[in-house]
Amino acid sequence: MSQRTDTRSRILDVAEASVLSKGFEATSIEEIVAGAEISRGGFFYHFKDKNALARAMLERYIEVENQLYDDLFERASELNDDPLHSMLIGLKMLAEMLEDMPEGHPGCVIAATAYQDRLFDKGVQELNRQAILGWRKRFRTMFEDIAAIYEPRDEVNMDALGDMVSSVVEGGLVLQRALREHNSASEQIMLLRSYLKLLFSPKA
Amino acid sequence: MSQRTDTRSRILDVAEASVLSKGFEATSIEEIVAGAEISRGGFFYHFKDKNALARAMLERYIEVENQLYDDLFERASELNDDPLHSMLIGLKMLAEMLEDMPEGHPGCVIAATAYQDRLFDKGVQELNRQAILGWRKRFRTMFEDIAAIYEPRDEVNMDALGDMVSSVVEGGLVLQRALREHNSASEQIMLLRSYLKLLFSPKA
DNA sequence: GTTTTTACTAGACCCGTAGTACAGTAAAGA
DNA sequence: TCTTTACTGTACTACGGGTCTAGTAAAAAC
Repeated sequence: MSQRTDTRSRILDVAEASVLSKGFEATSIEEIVAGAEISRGGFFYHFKDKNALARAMLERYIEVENQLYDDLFERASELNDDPLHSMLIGLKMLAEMLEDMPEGHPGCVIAATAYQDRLFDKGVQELNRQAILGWRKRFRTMFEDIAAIYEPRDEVNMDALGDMVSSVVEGGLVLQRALREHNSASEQIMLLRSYLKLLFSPKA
Repeated sequence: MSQRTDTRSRILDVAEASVLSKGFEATSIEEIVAGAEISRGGFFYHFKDKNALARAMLERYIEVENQLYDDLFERASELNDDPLHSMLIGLKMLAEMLEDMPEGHPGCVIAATAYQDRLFDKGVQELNRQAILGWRKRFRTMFEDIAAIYEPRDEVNMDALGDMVSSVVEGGLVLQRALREHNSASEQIMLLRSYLKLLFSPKA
């Protein structure tokens, strides 16, 4: 089976790089098979069409991203017992990580598919949706733990606050990409961090 | 000349609607000419290729968006003399405006082109970049006026804070689109508003 | 009032890309 | 040994972008 998995993930690697730099529609199967050093037939053996490729890319990306968040915030909470402080540490680490990726970060896969959604089938769109809802829940829980200790200084919708992490990352990546500056996303995360610091600052 | 302007803007209208719902690459010239009720030749008379169409769409969109910000914050500052309060009023109005657009908001044109930038020529990319830099400057100036009165409660990079408005709008629109919820963008703007309220709150 | 330019229509044609179909094959596994 | 897996390779269809050209009705310029 190592033959299969090798080729399949090689296709995904090549495709992801190309999709991130040019967009999905602009990435031809021709260049994918050239990059992965297989035949056209080989490509269609693994993926019945481009839609199936998109789905597989998204699935893989979401898994990686979830693992990244798991590791990051677990490490952060090992460094500190307080939920607010570990959140702040986690966001700092996330910002630093984004800055260390010179070619940017694959986070944009979500946005890229979001902006071409009529092209993809319902399964792909639903995958995208569920991933973001998962992140909402994850961060909402963390914020609720914080709010149980530090009373928020402003009334906020906790679902929206949970979404804010994804929103800030995606928004930062859009700017980064359009401005061709490599630190916009990390700067925006640092502003989110600043907000949380003020929102959950002790009252006296 | 009304013939020209009519047809040209009709093409842009049809194209924008389709690009926003399917992405640029997925929008065929065929369906544009069908929607605008012209011939293929007529399309290429107005735009030498799809790239020229993209450029014209972006130019038009940026103009509309600038006008919108002008009107919004001018109105807000008429309602209040204090720069912080008029900013907060302006953001509230922006949030409400976004919520009133059932089909979402064309803001995504920026993101859509950002995610397919290798497809477009340098002129289109630069247009995109300059628009965002313009918004950075606009909001940075407004934040500096606020900071001159209310000392910020946290140290922030003023360029990043200026970018934050664009970032929050774009990020919110990505979520909105992916989640198929129509209020994500306005909720994210309300969180930005909450941040600014806390950041510039009087010290005692 | 004639000429020129503008704003198109209509149709033929080339090229690249998605996708299908199918014949063949080398290697691994049952 | 037989079958399945993981491909290669070729040939073909269909569609979309883009070019070219011939023609034309109406407005603008002279």
